[in-house]
Amino acid sequence: MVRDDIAQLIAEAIRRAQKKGELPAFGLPEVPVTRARDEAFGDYASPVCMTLARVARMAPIAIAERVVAHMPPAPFIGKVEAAHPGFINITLSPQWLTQQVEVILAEGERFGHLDLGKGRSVQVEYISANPTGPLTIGSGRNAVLGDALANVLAAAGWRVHREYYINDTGTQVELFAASLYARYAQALGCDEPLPEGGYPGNYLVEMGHQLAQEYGERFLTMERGQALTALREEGLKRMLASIQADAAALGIHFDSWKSERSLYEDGIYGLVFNRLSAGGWLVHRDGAVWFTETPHTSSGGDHQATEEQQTEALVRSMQDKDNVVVRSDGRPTYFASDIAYVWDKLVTRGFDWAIYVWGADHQGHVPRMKAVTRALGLDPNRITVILYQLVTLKRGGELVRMGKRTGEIITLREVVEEIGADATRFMLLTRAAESQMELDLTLAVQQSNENPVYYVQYGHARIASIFRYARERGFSPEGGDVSLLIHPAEQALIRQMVRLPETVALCAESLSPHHLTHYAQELATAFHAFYKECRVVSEDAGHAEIGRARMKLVQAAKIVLANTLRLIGVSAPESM
RNA sequence: AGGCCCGUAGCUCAGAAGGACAGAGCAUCGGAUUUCUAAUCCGACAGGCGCAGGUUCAAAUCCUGCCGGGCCUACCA
Repeated sequence: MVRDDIAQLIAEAIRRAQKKGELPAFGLPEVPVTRARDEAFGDYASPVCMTLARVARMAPIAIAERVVAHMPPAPFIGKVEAAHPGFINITLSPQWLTQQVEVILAEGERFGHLDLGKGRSVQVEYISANPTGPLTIGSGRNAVLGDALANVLAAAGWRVHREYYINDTGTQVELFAASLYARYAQALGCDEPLPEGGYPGNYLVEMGHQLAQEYGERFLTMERGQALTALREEGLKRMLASIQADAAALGIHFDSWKSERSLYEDGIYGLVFNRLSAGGWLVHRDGAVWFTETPHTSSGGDHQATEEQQTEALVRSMQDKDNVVVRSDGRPTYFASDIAYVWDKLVTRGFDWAIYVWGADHQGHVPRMKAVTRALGLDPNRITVILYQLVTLKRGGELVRMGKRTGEIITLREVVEEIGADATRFMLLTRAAESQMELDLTLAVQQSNENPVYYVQYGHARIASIFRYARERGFSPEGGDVSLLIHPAEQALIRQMVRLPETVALCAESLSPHHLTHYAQELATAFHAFYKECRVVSEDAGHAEIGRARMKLVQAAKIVLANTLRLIGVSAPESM
């Protein structure tokens, strides 16, 4: 990537200047390179000389001048200048830029791909919403974030595995089954109340009706326990199918759907439990089994009664951090499953890295997961949790309190049907995960045609249209000479195109795919400006040569736009 | 009470891990096209980055305190 190359060149220049005695000897720091703030300063800038002023005991500008004088030549560098108060400004070579068009054409779909991951494997687990109801718009942010992140990591050279974790066991699932039973029975005219804490949502009423229609009284005639199990399985199956369809509507497809229950059936839970137990990480208290972050080794028996109050406070604070793994009634908690699951990810299946995408309401769970990973003898850095702030929903300015358990649900499907998959994805992805976002559905629907996604897609469609027009008239980019592309608008467009790789790197390294949406807009802006300024296809005499070159440019721009949109997970239409 | 996140133009948000005069979209106002899609382009208006200190040659970015908002602090998931 250009940016990294520049940093290396500057470092080399500093070493050369030192060797010549023009700069004093000092340890070389990491050289920061940023995009220049203003075009007038060139493309990239480095403030490194300002940091060096102290160790070099020289004015920053003087250092910069000497560094500039020793910059090794490189094909992509057009101009290097020292600027007050001590910046090194780098302008890309116009000719090198023009050649990038050929590079992009040659790389095609692979342009923007990197090898940061070096083929290591990463599992990205996202959505994983309880299959006790349809996906909500809240899950949508999770979905979009996780999916775009997976795309970005794949482009950055990781072997990516996408997974949905199905919570198909535990209290909530039993409640779901009981709720479904009630709705089913009600559909058949029985006076069966919804269980306490059950799911009041309308979707279960509908499912109850369907089941009543399809199966008649079959589940009523069964023994109740059996009926609950049967309905649970039937309900989960249907719920998952609906979730899968909702995800697919957003263009999301998982490599695998991992069942929580399977962690128990496959013995992973037992294995992990024994391991923790042997390590002294489990304590029994109040009839339950707790995971403790301060292990009780059998040798550590010297709990002498020191300052009593202090010890008591200490023990209490440590106990506060303990978490129940097995309830006093013998049923494991979801935390127990998660412990087995992390083992399954990192050991059984051997992913190098596991990324979880969680809503901010799960933040408290992160330290536990890190601690338990360490307790299992695994490097906690092999798991990363991405927390995103929950979406605050409004409808015409009114706050909507939402939840499957409250029954008030705005489904993802509703929103996708209303404003479309592309607009939904783009909208949910433009903001950084840690930023709270407020979504007024009324406004979102009203303004969906102002969604920036269309601006970007329009760029792609416009290029497609240029080619249709060109084809009709028998023009082709064949033999175009890209070195002619020196118009400011052409150069500006190429500059943006060339930035895709470093944008991918930025997104991958910071695990923040939202930068891509901003990049996409800047790229589209450069294209639209070019389109206005520069005619591509023309029958004018004397235009043929530049026309062919511009067709190549526009073809390359189309590739970059398409690649960017693919990473975001949005379609790149041929016409709009 | 404690913990995590956020507070940047009228609105919704970026701001590349401390750097050069603070950015975009929307909204408002004013311009542009006899030619490849006007879902376009150009321009204007508009904030000094919640407040107060501190660190630094340099702070929207780091530290402290305060204010405001969201979330969390279950033998729910």
